[in-house]
Amino acid sequence: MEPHLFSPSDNPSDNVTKRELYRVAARLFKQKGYRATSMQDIANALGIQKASIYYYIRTKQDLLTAIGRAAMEMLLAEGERIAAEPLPPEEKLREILRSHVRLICENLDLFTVSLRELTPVNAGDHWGEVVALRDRYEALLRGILREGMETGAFRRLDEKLVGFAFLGMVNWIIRWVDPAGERSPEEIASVWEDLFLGGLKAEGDGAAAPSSAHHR
Amino acid sequence: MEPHLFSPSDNPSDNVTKRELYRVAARLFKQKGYRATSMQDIANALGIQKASIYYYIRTKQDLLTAIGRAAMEMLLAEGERIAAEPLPPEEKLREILRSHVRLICENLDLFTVSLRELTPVNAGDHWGEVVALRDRYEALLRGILREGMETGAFRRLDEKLVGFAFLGMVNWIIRWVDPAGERSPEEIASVWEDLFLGGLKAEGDGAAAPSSAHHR
DNA sequence: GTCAACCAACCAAACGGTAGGTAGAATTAT
DNA sequence: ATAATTCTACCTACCGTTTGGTTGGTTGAC
Repeated sequence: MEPHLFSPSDNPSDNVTKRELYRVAARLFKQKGYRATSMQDIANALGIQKASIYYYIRTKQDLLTAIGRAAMEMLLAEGERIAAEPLPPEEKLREILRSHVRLICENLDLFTVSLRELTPVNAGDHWGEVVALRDRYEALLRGILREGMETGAFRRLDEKLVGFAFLGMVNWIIRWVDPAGERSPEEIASVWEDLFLGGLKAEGDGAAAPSSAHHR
Repeated sequence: MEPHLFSPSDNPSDNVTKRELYRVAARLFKQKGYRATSMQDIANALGIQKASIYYYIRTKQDLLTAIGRAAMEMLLAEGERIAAEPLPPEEKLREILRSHVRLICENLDLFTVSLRELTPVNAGDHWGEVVALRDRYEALLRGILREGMETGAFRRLDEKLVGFAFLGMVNWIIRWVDPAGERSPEEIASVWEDLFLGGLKAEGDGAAAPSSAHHR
């Protein structure tokens, strides 16, 4: 596997400018949109010539999809870690919610680009890989929902629709969150735990208020 | 007020081609994105010359924002109608949920463009109006949530965060719904009523009251 | 003979990408 | 030790194409 492009790597051979390129591109793609951002814009922001960018990447599309893939892989790595833990489904869901919210808030440019700009047209040939990653995450989420419904922890509702509600609620963050705002990822996740897990929890299962801290 | 661009008008003076133009533009903007859709593409789809489009509109931006405004105004009209009805907050919320889901499903192109392509950069000078409409709808929704929390029908949770969860869940439809799919707007809304209103409902308000009911 | 509805031809600007080159550090050959 | 070579990290200059938008008409119905 390649060294990750968005976390500072210890590998000295992996260039600083390249990581800067991806960071700056993500910021501009978020601000202006993928199509409206020219390679010249990116070059200007980096203080280099446009042609120099092509020393690091092959095409503009590759730049976009690399950014998108990075976001998806973060999500998936956390998701798979949590799914593998020996926890009851409601705790897994809670953890997924927390990690998803936190990842978006802490990598806002990355996720905004990934969710808004990474469309079939913009991704071109790479769209297949993108969809594959997304599908793995959705399957993982639905697996937890199904588990909860089978063990009786959750009410029996349409898995897909509940999953989409979850993803919509969480991914919508990019539309309103203020990176300098007072709401921390923890606060956001905490309210939504009450709301979402509350709505999902089977009625009369003992614990009334799904606020926080109980058995694990 | 102008005759509405997306519902067949009885006004014979308002041209068919103009409505076709908006319909086709919305479809193409959804498929390829605003920037990637050229005026030539639209002209080709209409079977007329590119220059003829400029008989109906002034700029490409105007075309986009007119589409976006139409979507927002639908939402707002329904919202204001419901908010004015003499209903308890949970019924108002249920109605808003139903109408929002239905409007999106029945005007998928319109709402997809409005939610994905109508960005500050793309809308340019018109962005202000767009934001104003959006804010009115959000205020309306939060008003209902606040009302419910004050009357004790809903649990006391952060209004804004609950509102964003609602909007995220619902608006995310454009990302997964299949217009020819088997899930009707009614089915979707019905599951989400259970989920969302279930999570929001104050505990021990009659239905399936657990004995240990307490709240914070 | 007016006017709504359309058209062909054009334009300046901007676009992604390429060709071909260079300074200097690092590596290898002698 | 030094000369020859290769490699990294850029650069200037340019190309073909596409873009939103304009100009100056034409056509057919009333």
